Amino acid sequence: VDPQLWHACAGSQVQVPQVGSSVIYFPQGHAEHAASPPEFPLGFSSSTIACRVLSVKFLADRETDEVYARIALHPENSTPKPSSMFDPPSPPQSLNPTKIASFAKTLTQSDANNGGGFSVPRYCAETIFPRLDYSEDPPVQIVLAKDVHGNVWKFRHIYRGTPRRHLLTTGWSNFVNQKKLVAGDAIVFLRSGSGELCVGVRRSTKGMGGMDLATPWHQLSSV
Amino acid sequence: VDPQLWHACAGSQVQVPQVGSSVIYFPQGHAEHAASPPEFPLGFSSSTIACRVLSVKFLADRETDEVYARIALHPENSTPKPSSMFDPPSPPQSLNPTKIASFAKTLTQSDANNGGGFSVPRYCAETIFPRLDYSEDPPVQIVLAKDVHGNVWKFRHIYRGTPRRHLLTTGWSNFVNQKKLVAGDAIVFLRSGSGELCVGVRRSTKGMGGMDLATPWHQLSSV
DNA sequence: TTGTCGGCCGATCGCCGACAA
DNA sequence: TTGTCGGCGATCGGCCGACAA
Repeated sequence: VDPQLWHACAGSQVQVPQVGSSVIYFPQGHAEHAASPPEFPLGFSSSTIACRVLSVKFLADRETDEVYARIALHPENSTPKPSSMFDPPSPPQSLNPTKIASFAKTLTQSDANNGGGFSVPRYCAETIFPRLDYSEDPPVQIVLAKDVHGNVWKFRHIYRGTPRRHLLTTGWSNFVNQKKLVAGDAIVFLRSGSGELCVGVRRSTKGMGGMDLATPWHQLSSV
Repeated sequence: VDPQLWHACAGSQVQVPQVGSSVIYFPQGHAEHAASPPEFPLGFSSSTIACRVLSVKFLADRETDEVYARIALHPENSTPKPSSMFDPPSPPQSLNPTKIASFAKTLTQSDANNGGGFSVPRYCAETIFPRLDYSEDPPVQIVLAKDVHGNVWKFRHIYRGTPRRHLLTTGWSNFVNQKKLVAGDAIVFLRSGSGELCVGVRRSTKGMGGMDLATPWHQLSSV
């Protein structure tokens, strides 16, 4: 997976350590997520393990497009630091000195509703999408966007309505269905260095803390 | 899976040995089908192994509904018979002294075509399905049928047209889509001892030996 | 600026009898 | 008896501007 698109999908909160840097590995957190908790040999039972990053792979789930990283670690024989000591994360990778244009939008009901299109925020259309020919009436174009797997998706991009707004129509509902997107999920558009348009997905955390997206807040009775 | 429905889906060609009976196990055939060929310990390298049947489980694939059996064997310490000697299969299970009414039909193009219904052979409608009230005009009823997983499917059964014929309409195309049936696959209806209607699926062998089901034979040019 | 709605039009679904194999 | 076809009515998908938040 292209690291730029990967980071755009993961969000700015997510930082990945550089290869060769030192990190502290928390086996407890790993074990809690593993299906079959690993048994650590004696000497590994300390709550933290100082490690060096051997390799980092940027990956995406084949089914859900969710991005994740596989990080190979090797323990260092230095004495483990006390766990109460805070270890600042390695400085984020500044591989991309050129700022990459990207834009994320959380899908509204209307975006996710079947039979609807996608309302493109003006900023996204003007800075990420290929430039429209505004001399047409209405201005229309076909935009192609690559997802994390390299698959290309085709959308009809039109600028219409009163007042004028940018919309994705034909091709959008197919994308929503194939990716199984629902209101609350986010979509990421990104223009790579080579000028190529990419599209990613960031799924909402399950249940959104019980938030009911089907009912507008102003229709909720105060309890 | 209900053994009656299992046998109806498997077809009359398929016989399963009884628990406790003696069979000859052909490791070669097993190994050829296994993803990772098992390595037999020394002493098991003979081409046939006399075994006793410990248990038989009637199962169905969760995805395709295809039926199969898991048979547990234990080798007997009698000397293996020479492989050239033919071993007649154990007599088929006669657990069901009461003859079970069942009917299988290979799906035609019209049956499998989207937007179509299912043409029910008269014999099937009259002996397997619940009796229609022929005083209605046209006679209609809702029939419920359980598949191998115990899921219930709902069909509208109507007797109409000139000349009159039995059809499944509403509910049929949903069934075809969910089960991913195509022309050439077969469907099995069965009335269990308790009077319950069951439905099973028998998929056509892949490609049907290259038979082109899309072209009627009378449209084929002789070569 | 953009989220939601109702209108509307075309495509598809699916039920039907006619007809013939 | 039953497989295939064309028809046609109902439903649905999906594009649109109006309107308001």
